[in-house]
Amino acid sequence: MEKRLILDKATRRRQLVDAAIGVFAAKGYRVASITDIITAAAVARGTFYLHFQSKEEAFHAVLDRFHEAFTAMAAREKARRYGNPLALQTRLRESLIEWLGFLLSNRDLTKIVLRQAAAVDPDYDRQYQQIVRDMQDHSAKAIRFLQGIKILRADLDPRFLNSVFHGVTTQVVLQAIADGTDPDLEAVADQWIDLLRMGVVRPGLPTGNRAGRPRAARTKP
Amino acid sequence: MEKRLILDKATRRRQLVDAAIGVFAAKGYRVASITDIITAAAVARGTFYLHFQSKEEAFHAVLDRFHEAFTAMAAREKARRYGNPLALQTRLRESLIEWLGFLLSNRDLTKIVLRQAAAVDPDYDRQYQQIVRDMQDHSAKAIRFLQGIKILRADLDPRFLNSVFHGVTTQVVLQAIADGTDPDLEAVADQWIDLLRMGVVRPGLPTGNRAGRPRAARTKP
Amino acid sequence: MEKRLILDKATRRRQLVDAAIGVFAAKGYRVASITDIITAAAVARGTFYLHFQSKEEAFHAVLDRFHEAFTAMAAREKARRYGNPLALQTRLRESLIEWLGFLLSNRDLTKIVLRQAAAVDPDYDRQYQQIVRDMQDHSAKAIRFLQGIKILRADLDPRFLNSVFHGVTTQVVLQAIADGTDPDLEAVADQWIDLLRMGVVRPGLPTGNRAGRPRAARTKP
Amino acid sequence: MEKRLILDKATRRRQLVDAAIGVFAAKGYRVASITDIITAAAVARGTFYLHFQSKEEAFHAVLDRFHEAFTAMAAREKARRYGNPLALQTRLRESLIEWLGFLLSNRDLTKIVLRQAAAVDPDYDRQYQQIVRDMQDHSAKAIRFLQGIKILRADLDPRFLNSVFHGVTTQVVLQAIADGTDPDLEAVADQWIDLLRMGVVRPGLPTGNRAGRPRAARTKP
DNA sequence: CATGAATGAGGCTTCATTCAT
DNA sequence: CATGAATGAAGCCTCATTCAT
Repeated sequence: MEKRLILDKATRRRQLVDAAIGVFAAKGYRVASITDIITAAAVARGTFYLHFQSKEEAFHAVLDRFHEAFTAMAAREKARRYGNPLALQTRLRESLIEWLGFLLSNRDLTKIVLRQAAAVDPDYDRQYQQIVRDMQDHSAKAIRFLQGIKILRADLDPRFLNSVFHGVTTQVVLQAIADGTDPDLEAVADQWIDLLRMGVVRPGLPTGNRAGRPRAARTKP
Repeated sequence: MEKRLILDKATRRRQLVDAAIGVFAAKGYRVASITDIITAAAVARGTFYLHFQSKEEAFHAVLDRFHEAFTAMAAREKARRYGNPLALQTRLRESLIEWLGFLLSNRDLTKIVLRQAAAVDPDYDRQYQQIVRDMQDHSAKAIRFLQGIKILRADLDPRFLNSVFHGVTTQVVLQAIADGTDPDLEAVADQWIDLLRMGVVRPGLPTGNRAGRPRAARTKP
Repeated sequence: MEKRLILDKATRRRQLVDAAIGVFAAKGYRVASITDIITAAAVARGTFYLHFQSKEEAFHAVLDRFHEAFTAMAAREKARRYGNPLALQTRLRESLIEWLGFLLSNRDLTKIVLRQAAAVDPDYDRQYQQIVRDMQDHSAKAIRFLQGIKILRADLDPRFLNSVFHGVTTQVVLQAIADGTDPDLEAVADQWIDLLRMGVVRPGLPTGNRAGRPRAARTKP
Repeated sequence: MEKRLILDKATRRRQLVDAAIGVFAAKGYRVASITDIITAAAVARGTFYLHFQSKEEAFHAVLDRFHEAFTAMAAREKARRYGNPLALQTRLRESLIEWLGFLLSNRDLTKIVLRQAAAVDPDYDRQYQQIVRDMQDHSAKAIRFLQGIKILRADLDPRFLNSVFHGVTTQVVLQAIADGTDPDLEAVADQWIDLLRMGVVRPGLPTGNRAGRPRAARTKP
């Protein structure tokens, strides 16, 4: 290896982050080695350390990449929300599609963010936790809003609803990524909205003993 | 050090697996070291290799532990299902509680199974994938059954429903584990069933443009 | 290399420290590599880290070795001083011989201690500085004592005298070590005492302008 | 960075050597990095290699700097010695002051020369050894001269006397450098000469058993 | 069975040196 | 001349695994 291609700092760094995204997604933070990354980037060992002080810093750069994209998407969505006075349902549908589409068009990043929880420092990676929190806030905010304007029933625990939104999104996306398939986002969004509007039980069924007056889910620490 | 306490093979092995569960849950497979495990088990280094051929085999023993408990629970549930002719809704409620309770009373194991996906061999851990598949089958079977007897609407993609079940369960449980809280399972189950029966949208709202006739979510690989 | 000789911890450690002394003396702390040490000790890489947490800790173990020997010698000397009421001059002579002999029979250690000043952490190696201070205190104490009992002239700056003692010792020893020679300690001691008693100038010489009433050497920081 | 200031070769080189002196004195040869030097010189990495073929060559340039200054001083002193027919004692006093003053007004260089012994190539740095030899010759020559004209007692081993001169100088200077103090050179010189003339023992003391007839210090290799 | 000293492959990082611009 | 991105050998350290006791 003796070709000495010189790039400006930003370009090289982007190239290295790209390589790192692929490697971290494929092997996970701990298994991925610097050797993997520089091989993927076709770059010498020292070059890596010209741009990152450590493997961990490279991981953070990857998370940054996700965070930027995520923020950009959130901003786009917000802009649309105010500019476009559509029916709420349509708006929600678009949000779902946007969100799923975002995660699915950044599969490697999504894999890293959704599955590398314990990866870096087992018990405290500020930036990582921040990202996860951001993602959960994203839906939490929507839920509060929808409950505020009486769209969502008020007798449901918002934390439970949040688990529903976050859990289903995560599951749908990870499933698609694991299978390597490319789901029809519109169909998924429709089914989801349908679920939210009407439940999944065939209407007209006789009810069991007691239900429909659920208490809010309490938590005893 | 001369605490040459001699136990029969099975007991020692159990002790080691117990220690490994704690360590793998706390640190993750890659970060956990043999030293961590033998320290937790208060056992000499060599003793570990008397019971497992490698670190990976110890991990598999941990997964086995989960699998056994899971199978036992599934069997118990099946037995109850046939012996106890309750209203369906009650049955479902009990299943949910049972399932959540199972995961939450084995927090360390659950953490390992739900978060160590890429941990061992990044791209092929037969046993691990088997467990995840088993868990998904568990709900998939229930879904097929409920659709078969016309309890669940037939116009919903079973795979989507499966993502809903699996995603929500996972999320609820991981959230509780992360927070270190102990949710009220009955309340959660009630809310969940309520969601399944009626959706989360406040009834009587005017509909947006079009919905309610969702096509099944197709997947183009 | 496949011979697996098992020794008890203390023995192996001693062997490693011995190897380290040779290597550090020959190459200096920075140039010496772990590979050098384990090669000299005929031991595997991991074995080194079974006994020292780092290269620096091994260096400290080497300094400890010097410090122990030094302390032992100082104690021996003190004991003899009180038990043996010899003429002062004889006592001083013995001390010089003892001290030089000590340094010269631990050549590698002496080389390390006298020449690795900036070696470890350029600006602050507590233990290292402690040893150097100890050595200087050793002569400082003797000087104060001798001035106290009016053996040494009181019009000389004790710090200057200390520089004389320490500087000459260091120089004599390092010279011998550098040359690889083995000086006649008794002769050196005799010359030294002679110098202290009578100076080095041929007696009966006419004096220059002014001298003999030196002020104490002042220091302005 | 576009500060492409162009200097003539000699100026740039001087600037680099200046920077190197500071860095080598502060950190020692091994710990000092090219980065340290070019940072201190505010120069690009490549520029360094425009003037030196390697780090070692830069070190040699530093030693050269010392050697030049040293030679110049020696020449000055020699000139004065012949031109100025002072009493011997006064001459010696001036020499001492000159020599100490030289070392103390080039503290960084002195530190490098007196403490970087094993620094470069552990077992053979021709130029380094040359400098040390030069410095010792400086005093050796004086001693031979003084013994030749019967100023110094002839029954003292010249090598021992040399160790005395060199050791005390070194010690006084290094002490001052380490403390960061600025000793009164005249006072030091006076004390020193006093020591040489009369010893340090209070006159009129009864002698111990035997002394005063020292044999020359022999060396058995 | 149990112990823990010993092993060495492999991972992360530094830094002197080169060379395209 | 000057610059600074690029290179890769080499150093420190970790840890899964082995084996003499």
